[in-house]
Amino acid sequence: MTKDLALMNKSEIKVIGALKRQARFTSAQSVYQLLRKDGESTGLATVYRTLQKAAAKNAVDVLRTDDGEALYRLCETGHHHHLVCTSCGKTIEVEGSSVERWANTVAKNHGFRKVTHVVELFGLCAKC
Amino acid sequence: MTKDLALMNKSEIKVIGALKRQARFTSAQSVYQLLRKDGESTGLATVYRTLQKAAAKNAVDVLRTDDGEALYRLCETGHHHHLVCTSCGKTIEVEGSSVERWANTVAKNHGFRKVTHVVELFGLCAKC
DNA sequence: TTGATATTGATAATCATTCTCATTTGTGCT
DNA sequence: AGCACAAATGAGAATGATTATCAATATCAA
Ligand SMILES: [Mn+2]
Ligand SMILES: [Mn+2]
Ligand SMILES: [Zn+2]
Ligand SMILES: [Zn+2]
Repeated sequence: MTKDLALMNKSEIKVIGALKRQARFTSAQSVYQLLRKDGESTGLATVYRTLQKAAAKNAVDVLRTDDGEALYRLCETGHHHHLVCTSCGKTIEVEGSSVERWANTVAKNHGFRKVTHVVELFGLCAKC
Repeated sequence: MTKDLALMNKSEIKVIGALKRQARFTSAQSVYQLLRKDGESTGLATVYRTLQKAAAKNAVDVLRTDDGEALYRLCETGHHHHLVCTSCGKTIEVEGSSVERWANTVAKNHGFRKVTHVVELFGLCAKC
């Protein structure tokens, strides 16, 4: 679900392009290193700016490590959640329609509006 | 579900005690300030150590702000999730048995073991 | 009391993220 | 092309939460 290349500026093409090559959630710092290894001159600030803008418009997904570092991932489908291997980082995108319903019901029951939810699953994959 | 006072050392009594007085999720830095205002000499490192140890044993719940800061809260019941007002911080503890089942099923279907989940709801409470 | 051990607080160090700002690049217009 | 002006960029400094150090204290059993 990557935005059309024509709609991306050069930085977005480089940063999001690098992210696309990663199968797992990746930090801004890592993306920066990857670009540098590829000989790109992209600055760290630009990496942060680009990833955060993309995250704001839900073009990439974000999650936080236990110590608070932001990790980004370019995902295929629209709204979904993740099942992440805590050992190798393997990530599976999962549907959660039953969770969506539950979240909305709970929120409504308590009079909350404009509800969002954070739902992520972690564990050890079959190989690990 | 606070641990018996007799089982806590002095630092735990002070730090967890201060946290107990807060209705909403609170940062380590804030807890430190609160203690100082009360005239306590507790050090910042001790606040971090105590909160993290408590979180490790699930004695307190943790969540992360959008910019990665860790927030702690002393909760009443055992395993549960939260519905948090993004404006005033009001927090409601919610049950999620249907979510628990969903999480386990999804994990099993993909061959994952030792699965944990992060499930938090955010929105605007009735007053805000 | 004493010596081993665990805890503590002050302080320095880390490090991801944000901020600043001079420079470069893109864009519309002539 | 040449020009004015806005947006994007990168280098480096600044920020701020979290961690690491370490000397000073508190604990406690013998
Ligand atoms: Mn969902
Ligand atoms: Mn649960
Ligand atoms: Zn794995
Ligand atoms: Zn509210």
